[in-house]
Amino acid sequence: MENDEKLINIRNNKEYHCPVEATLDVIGGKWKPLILWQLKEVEVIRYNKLQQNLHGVSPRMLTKQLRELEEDGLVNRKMYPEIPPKVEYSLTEFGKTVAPILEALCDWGSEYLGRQCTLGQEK
Amino acid sequence: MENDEKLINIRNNKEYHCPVEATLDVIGGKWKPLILWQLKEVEVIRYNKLQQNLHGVSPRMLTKQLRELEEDGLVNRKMYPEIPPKVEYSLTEFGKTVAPILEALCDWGSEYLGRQCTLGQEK
DNA sequence: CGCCTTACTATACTTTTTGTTAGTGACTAT
DNA sequence: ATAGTCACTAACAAAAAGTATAGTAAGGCG
Repeated sequence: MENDEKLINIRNNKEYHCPVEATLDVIGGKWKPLILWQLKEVEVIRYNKLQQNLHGVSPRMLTKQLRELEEDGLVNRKMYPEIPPKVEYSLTEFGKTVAPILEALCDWGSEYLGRQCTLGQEK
Repeated sequence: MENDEKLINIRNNKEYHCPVEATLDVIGGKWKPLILWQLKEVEVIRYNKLQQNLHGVSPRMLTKQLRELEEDGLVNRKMYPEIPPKVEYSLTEFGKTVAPILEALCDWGSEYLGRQCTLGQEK
């Protein structure tokens, strides 16, 4: 690429060649957009509930993705010192900034691939 | 999920649980958003040039992703019966509908992860 | 006492995805 | 005759993702 300026992720100093690539490094992956979407919809959710809503992601994968999102500052993890344990996940303020991406993903999926479906806002 | 309606991809009859998932099935993957972004920027591009601009995707991956995008109706492949061969890729009208997603990815990357960079619009 | 609960972790394994390298066909330029 | 061009394929290797199952801590409940 002739015009190949550098793009630096200010949060971890990684280098990219274009902003799209940088974004994908943070919210790419099979489950992350789904997790973020879920958190955006329900605001606060517990681990087991989240797992159910992602129709059966394994605990191994879910934990891994959540940890990475936490590290990247998109997700809050709040644990209550109770028994049995209680842990709540939610978006950070920074995490909320990805909303436009999630909405674009949702809109396109609804409009071009099938028919609308409303997400489970239980209770 | 209590409210678990079905979403069907009208192009291949696959079933999903939410529109975001459906979208990811089409434009997810390590290289697809980058390919689509590139095509959106330059409109028409040849194979080798595309490979360079994606700074070193392997031919195997590039071909695979292009084929899938073609199958899903997002990308045109036009080959000229010349020697050496010449093949041009571009977005279909349907492919152009993903622009809002790509822009959202780009905007977020620019705004939250580093500083703007302009893509190589050579010549 | 023994079972239930939640949010995981650990281990082992299989499958899928991604990457590396070399090579091909057919013509053109040297 | 040899090297170069382009757009790929083929064969293989490595990495990531996914599956299955078991286990843990520590208190509540019957």
